[in-house]
Amino acid sequence: MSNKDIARIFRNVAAAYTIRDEKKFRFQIIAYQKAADAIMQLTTEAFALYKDGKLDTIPGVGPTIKTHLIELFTTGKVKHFTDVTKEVSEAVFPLLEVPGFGPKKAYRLVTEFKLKNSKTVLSDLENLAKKGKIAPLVGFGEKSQADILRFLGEYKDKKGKLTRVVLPYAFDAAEKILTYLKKLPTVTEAVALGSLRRMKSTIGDIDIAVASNKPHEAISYFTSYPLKERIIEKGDISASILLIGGMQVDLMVQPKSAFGSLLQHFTGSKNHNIKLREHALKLGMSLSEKGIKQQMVNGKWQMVNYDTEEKLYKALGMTWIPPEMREDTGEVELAIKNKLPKLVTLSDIKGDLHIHSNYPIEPSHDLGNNTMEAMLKKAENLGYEYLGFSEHNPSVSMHTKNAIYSILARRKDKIEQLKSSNKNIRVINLLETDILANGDLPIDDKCFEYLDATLVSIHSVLSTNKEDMTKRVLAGLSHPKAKILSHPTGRLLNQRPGYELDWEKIFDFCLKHHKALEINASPLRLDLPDTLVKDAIQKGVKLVIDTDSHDAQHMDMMQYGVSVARRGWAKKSDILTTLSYNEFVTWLKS
DNA sequence: GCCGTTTTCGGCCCGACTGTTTTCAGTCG
Repeated sequence: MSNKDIARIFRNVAAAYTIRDEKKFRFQIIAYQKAADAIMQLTTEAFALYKDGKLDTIPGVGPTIKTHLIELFTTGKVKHFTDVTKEVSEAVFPLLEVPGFGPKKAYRLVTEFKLKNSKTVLSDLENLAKKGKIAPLVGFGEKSQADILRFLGEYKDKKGKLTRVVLPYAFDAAEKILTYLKKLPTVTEAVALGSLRRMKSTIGDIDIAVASNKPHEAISYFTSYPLKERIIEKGDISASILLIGGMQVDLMVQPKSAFGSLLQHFTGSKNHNIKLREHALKLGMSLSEKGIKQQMVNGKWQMVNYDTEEKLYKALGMTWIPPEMREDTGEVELAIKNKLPKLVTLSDIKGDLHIHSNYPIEPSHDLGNNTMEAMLKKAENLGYEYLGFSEHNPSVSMHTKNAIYSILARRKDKIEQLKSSNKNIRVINLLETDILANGDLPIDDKCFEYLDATLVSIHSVLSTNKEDMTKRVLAGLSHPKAKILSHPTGRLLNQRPGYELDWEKIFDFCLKHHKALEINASPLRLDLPDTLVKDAIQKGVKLVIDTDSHDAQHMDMMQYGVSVARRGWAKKSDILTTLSYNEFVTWLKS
């Protein structure tokens, strides 16, 4: 029973409550949805928390849901959930995944046509719509029948928010639209917000805020965007389009005087906004994207506008919160107390330790594209104080031991020469060494004499179970020269989830033996994930941020790694590559 | 059903848009 399975069960329970009596069960519905969100955000399996007796550490899980979870883990089902959902055909639930369908519409159609089969319900409904059977129903019509056909079609094609893209792709799409929007003279500001501004690892849609005193003009112009496939909706102050390629773009307009409110609202997250609005209520105010409604001395309500976010947060009695923190994981409470951490920034970074040059090391994996000199030049341009070369270790199957010694010796000479010829930047002699399936490193102790230290990482036999993988990683990290665990979860965004590790054990080991975890800044990895960054630094584990560059251009990706650190609330002091060269090298030898 | 810098009881975000409606329900974020 995975966290995803549990979250789905909770969402289905919420939907069943909605169908039965939305008003009566209003707060149960919210409770189950919140619990589902929280479980999806966990960095450990809920089942592991159950075994450790720590279920009540999950936010949104109180005594009742905890009891249900225990029943779920011990018996595989929950009587209460069966009771709640028993009058709802199981054919309802797959429809809830389709945008445009909520519990009411799904239930109405499934009941009307007596659909029973959850495996065929999507195609069953599609056929009914094609035959014109939906339009005659009370409350439906030709238009909604056509909408249903389109919803189902786009769901099959995974268009809109169903496909999440990595950050650079979303930034590129957003930049094009922003450039287009700024050509309209009455648009005084156009900014990309939402999960893009919060720098989430993947992006489901692009949210854009526009400042203009002529909202109709901005909306018409936006909905005429040449790269759109179709207009999803178009109203007085907001609109959505679907781009060719499948991404959805939402746009909202406010006058410049209320732009701060709009920035805040559209940046989200949803749960952060709810927390702010609940806080506003306690202060006798009502917060929305238009401003704050406040009760005046004469008893009348008045809308107060905010042109900047800083003023808005101040009006709510708190300090401005960096977008990366706005996930309702405690940031609002800290902002009220003026105790937000000072997050690490890109300009704090003094070096990059995971660089693959094209030096002919005859590696087990891929080489980089550029010379060591070119990579150093780039590092200098970025203003770094030091750069660590960490090509993959020489392939063991293709070389004798002596051949490997001589490759590493030659490489050391090369790096020594670079060290003496480069006055503006310090060079560190590293390697990215595989951790083999049995936990051994593929190269022997003599090899490490040619290195300052090494990164270690997993590249093979990824389907190992959590316990064995943890042992394997710890075995690899235990070599005195192994200082950094690179791309620790092995995930590839949108491709594979990564292997499971016992993070408590990994964190403890890192603390005790002076090892660091890498935040790999490659936008396809972003690994360590933000949620684990937060856990790690809470434990006091040190991190480094590396780009894993195979090309000089990749070194610009550092910003994505920094954003992951910021999403994990990392301060400058949590990141070792903010240290000066001398301080860092001292740690490397610790 | 959860939760606490007014509370262990009494709260629980707010507004936009669409389609099918003559005033609103459903969905979305």
